Amino acid sequence: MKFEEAKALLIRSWGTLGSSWGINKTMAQIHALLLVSPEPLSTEDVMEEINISRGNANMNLRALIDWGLVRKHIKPGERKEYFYSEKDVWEVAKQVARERRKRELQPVVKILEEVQNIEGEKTAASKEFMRMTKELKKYVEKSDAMLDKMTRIDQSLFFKLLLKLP
Amino acid sequence: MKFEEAKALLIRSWGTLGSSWGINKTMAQIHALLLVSPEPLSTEDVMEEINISRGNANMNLRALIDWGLVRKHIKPGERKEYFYSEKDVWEVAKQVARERRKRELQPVVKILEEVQNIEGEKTAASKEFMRMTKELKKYVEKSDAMLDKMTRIDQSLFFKLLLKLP
DNA sequence: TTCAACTTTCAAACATTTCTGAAACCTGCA
DNA sequence: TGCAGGTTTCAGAAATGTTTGAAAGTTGAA
Repeated sequence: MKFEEAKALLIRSWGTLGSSWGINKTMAQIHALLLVSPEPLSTEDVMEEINISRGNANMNLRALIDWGLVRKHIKPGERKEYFYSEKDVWEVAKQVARERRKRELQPVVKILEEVQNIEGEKTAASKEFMRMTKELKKYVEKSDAMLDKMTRIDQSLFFKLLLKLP
Repeated sequence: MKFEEAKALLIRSWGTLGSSWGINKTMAQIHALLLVSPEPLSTEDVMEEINISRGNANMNLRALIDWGLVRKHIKPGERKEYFYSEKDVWEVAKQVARERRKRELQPVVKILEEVQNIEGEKTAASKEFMRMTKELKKYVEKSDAMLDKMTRIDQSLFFKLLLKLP
């Protein structure tokens, strides 16, 4: 396989994968492109590498910045903005974990709390409902706490922990 | 809040959340409904509880069975099929982890491997590409291995591990 | 067999999400 | 101040994903 083919394949696949992760395809593709680019790229570079419109490129670059995965980079003397992504994979992983925790776990804890104050009748159904939602909350909170810790430790500690797993 | 309201709220929210997890809304709603129902429900029960068509109910129930989250339940003497979901939250979590590992991580490892045999030219770009994809593969494989272990241990061990996290 | 009770399938309708491209907007400098 | 080089916005178009409902399929009992 030639380099350009490999790159195209990676970008395409990363995009497909992103979709099944609830991340939009273009955003994932741009991320893949920036991940493997040694130099920061301009909006135009991104547009032509993955064949998308200016508007689309702009919106998804902003979304990536919002996720903390990409940064603007200004070249002295130039007006154009360039973009580069964090290259340390462990940092990327931590950032993704932080973001998903904020966007996915925290809202669910809130709902599970709300849904907990039921007034009145104690039918079998309502008892099971209470039991189940309490139980769910317990686990969601534990996972949340675990992710929180993970996003604070460093890579080598993470690898050591893995070794300790039974 | 009355029980029925709370239940409706939970089902609605679980559905919304599912979408952002790349799981279809109805599937997540049916799962929530079955999770909190002490008794197995029939297709008709599901249809009217969340107001969907027979076809939709059927397809998503099958998808849930496919994910290993829901089982068919036959009541003796009845022709109708009933459905119930695993109630042990730790088992549910493990099953979800297993499934996502299979559906999301394993395909990416495959791509990262494929993309690795680049022939010819050693430009800065192709070197960075190789470095990055190797690095990504390392992390994806570590995460995969971690999930694999997690899906084998039991709840109490999991909780003990959490306590050990720095 | 045949029938009734049920489940499954799938093309078409519908809903939601994403993308485009042109216009509006910003900003530093001649 | 006007303008060139750039970014951002957003309404409508396109693509994608979901749902419906009716017809076809299955199954066990008489």
